[in-house]
Amino acid sequence: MGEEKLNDQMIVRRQKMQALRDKGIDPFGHRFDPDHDISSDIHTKYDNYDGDLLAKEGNVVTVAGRMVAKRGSGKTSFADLLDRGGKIQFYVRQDIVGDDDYQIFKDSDIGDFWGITGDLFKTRAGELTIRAHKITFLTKALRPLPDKYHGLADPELVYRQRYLDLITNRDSFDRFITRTKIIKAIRRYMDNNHFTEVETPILENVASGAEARPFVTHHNALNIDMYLRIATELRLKRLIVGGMERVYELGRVFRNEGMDPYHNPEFDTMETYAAYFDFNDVMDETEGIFKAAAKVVANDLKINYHGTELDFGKPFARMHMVDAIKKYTGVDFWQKMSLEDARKLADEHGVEYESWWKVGHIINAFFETLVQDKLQQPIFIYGHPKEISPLAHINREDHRFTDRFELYIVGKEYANAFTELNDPIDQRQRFEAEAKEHAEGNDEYQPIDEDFVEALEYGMPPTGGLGVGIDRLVMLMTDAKSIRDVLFFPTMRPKKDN
RNA sequence: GAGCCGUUAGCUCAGUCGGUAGAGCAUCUGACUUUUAAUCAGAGGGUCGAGGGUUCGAUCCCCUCACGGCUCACCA
Repeated sequence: MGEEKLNDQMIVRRQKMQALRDKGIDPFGHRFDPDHDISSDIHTKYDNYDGDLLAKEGNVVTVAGRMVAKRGSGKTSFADLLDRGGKIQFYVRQDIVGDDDYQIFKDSDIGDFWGITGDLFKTRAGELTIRAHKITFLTKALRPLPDKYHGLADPELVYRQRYLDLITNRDSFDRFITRTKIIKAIRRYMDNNHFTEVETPILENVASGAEARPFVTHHNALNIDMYLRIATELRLKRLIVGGMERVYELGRVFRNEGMDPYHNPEFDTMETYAAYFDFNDVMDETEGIFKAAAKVVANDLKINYHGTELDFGKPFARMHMVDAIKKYTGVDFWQKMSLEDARKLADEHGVEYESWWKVGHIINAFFETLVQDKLQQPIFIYGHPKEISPLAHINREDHRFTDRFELYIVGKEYANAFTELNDPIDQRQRFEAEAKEHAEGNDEYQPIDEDFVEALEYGMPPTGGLGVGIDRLVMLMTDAKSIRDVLFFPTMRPKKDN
């Protein structure tokens, strides 16, 4: 930015700042002690009082916040003070605060911070209001706030200057508060189920555990390139080998891929691993997590997402992927079939496929293109083909499929889980098959993590694992249109001077 | 990465079939001792995203670029 160009309003505010200094008032003031609660507590306590009772009790409160609206009329003024609890109106009279302080108030701008002490009363319109006895100037705002009525609307400014969005758009402010509450509720659920929260490296030598391109960075002292993690999976499984039995990590991962309303290069996942669980146990666990998150927003666990009512109160449906395909398309992949058979079916149903795909890839494509969008209410789809599930345990009855599931809601995936593969020899073969796929054209593959295979060779107990996209879960629960609306500072191109 | 759309005052938006721009809020001056998108009277504020082209003349038409949004493709 550099030296800014001052517009008329910025010049006036700087002059007012100097005028305050000339009066011995620090325009960027000091500690203030709101001895009372925040505005929302005052509303909770006194909104139901009638005017007479308030007058009789003469309750005195002290609050601090940003003045976001000002309605002056001669020798009295009303204004709105914004703190983290919301807004509360205050009332300043020249005959109460005195000529000097009243003039300072008249000269103050929307955006300035004030400390207010006064008694509570109700206006004619019935609004709970603080009649100021003492006003304390706390901080000058040198720039004007966005339009008080429309708020900040330009999406670019909303994301780049989130602080302005938070000041003027209360829905946005509240959504971020809800985000934190949801994450706390999820942690509480995991803790109550005897999972240990852990932290594993973000800087990795091998970016594995998912199929995604990593961000590359450089460590100077070691003179090696390192990768930002794309998943926490293989680290957490090592902790299962180490005997921690139930672990989870909720944190940031990074994927060097495109951006759109559902993808940001950095985002939060929660992965959980529990020894001796199979994927059915993990379904129960997942259901508990989503119910706990929904409870934060709605006591009856009914969530409205873009006009669709989602009921998280009922038990979530559970359906095999092949059955789901059969239900929605009539195609039966339970039958033994060759690659040629599968390709023929794909051609008949307009499902596109790559030359290197096996039958399992085509089954998955059927699901993704013809079934997925139709799944509105929470449903677990399980039994993914082995070819697309390199870290999942093979199903005992049918070796074409794995003990894996994904949770689908409003046509989108919200969780991915499986009974973990703990056979190191099988694991190595699957890594090698992935590497071969890469050579054949799949450019997102998992590099062979030798150290992880070695860990498995020491023995990992049967384990159920789960991954949840936290941002998408928050979007769902807060009816957000874009992932950028649940991230304070979504990734943006740097703004160049033009 | 491709297609479509957007960028005008601090903010939210109009507008000019090509003749260098308006409103509301905000700001400034004045009035007003219960307002609440306060009201009333007056005033100031813009290299119309950047660069180039066509033209007597471009904020408007054309080209390039920057940033953003949406859709599609890939991914969670």
